[in-house]
Amino acid sequence: MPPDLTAEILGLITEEKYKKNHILHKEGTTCNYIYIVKTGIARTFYHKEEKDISVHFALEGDVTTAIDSLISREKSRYGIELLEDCELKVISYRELQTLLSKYPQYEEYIRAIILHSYVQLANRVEEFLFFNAKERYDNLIKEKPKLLQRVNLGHISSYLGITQETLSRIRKSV
Amino acid sequence: MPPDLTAEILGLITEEKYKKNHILHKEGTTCNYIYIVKTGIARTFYHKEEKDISVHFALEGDVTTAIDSLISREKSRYGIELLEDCELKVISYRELQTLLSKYPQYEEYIRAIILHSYVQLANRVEEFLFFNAKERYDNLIKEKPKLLQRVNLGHISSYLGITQETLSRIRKSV
DNA sequence: TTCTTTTTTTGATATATGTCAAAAGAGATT
DNA sequence: AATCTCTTTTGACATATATCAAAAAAAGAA
Repeated sequence: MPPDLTAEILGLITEEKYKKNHILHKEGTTCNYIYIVKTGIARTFYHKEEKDISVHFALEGDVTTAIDSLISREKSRYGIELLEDCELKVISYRELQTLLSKYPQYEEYIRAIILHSYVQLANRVEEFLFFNAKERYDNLIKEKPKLLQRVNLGHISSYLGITQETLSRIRKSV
Repeated sequence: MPPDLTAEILGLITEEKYKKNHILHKEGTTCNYIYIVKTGIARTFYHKEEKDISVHFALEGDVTTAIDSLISREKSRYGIELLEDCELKVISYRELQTLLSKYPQYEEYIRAIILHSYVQLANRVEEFLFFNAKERYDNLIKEKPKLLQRVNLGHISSYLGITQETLSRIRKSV
């Protein structure tokens, strides 16, 4: 972030606490906030054909938001729920944008955020093209080693695109 | 696009013709152009582990560019080659941006383009989560019915994440 | 046309993953 | 401790897809 803006931006950030199972963002609504997880886990998901599909897990230090809505300013297909009690830092996207639009460097920071999401998604496609279930699992725990102890298998298997039974067998075989 | 800008934007567009096998954009270089295919086919691909992976096919009327580089302004992991002789409309991203940045509405149009790429990619992840090879194939030919007659199986199978043999069998079974 | 190269198809077999049903385990509640 | 609920594991079997090798077909070049 532009150093001269740091103080102003910090002023926009609030801290909030929520209990496990709290819905941070409701599916089908417009998202106006960016969240940074201080403690706990937030899970981004959506529904399709009765199934609940996990698309992202935000652990300590991770940023989360309904990215599609943040870009489009329209309703999101994603929901975000807390899997543990959480402490979050929250920033209003609207206020952030108002602040940043005063400054010419604004554009590149927003862009970097969007690019990051894009690259992440491209990597996810690549995972399906190149790796089998076991390898995708290994990649996931390498990236987020604590995930497995803290999130149930059903959530993780939907993220990996496999059944819970297969995930259970993979995990055992390690 | 903002209607009042149309004339100015049209002034930036040039028409170019290239032969089959021409490299429109070289892997690992920064991309400065957006292409619209008038006739022919352009294939976006990248290399991984010796393999050539197709990520996008642009047919008549489709837009193509090395999207990662366009967002980041850095070198792209993608290359774009022509699978047939092509007539293209070409616009310099730099010039477009200079023009658009004079106008306040600028932001939302650029954003819409980026969002579109993002949503496309999210759909592609979803394809792997929900659909088997046959279904992914059906979705592809529904979207681009002429693709199969014009692009060889190897390119299409790498896009679908299956082997060429499997694609051949799927196609036969229809 | 004929020859050569590239692409597509076919067959046999192996492996990965899904499905369904049931059992085992863990945590919460009484 | 006993019960209830939710999650995870296990087993048997079915299906999808990969792999390797070879044949057939199509496309391009001479």
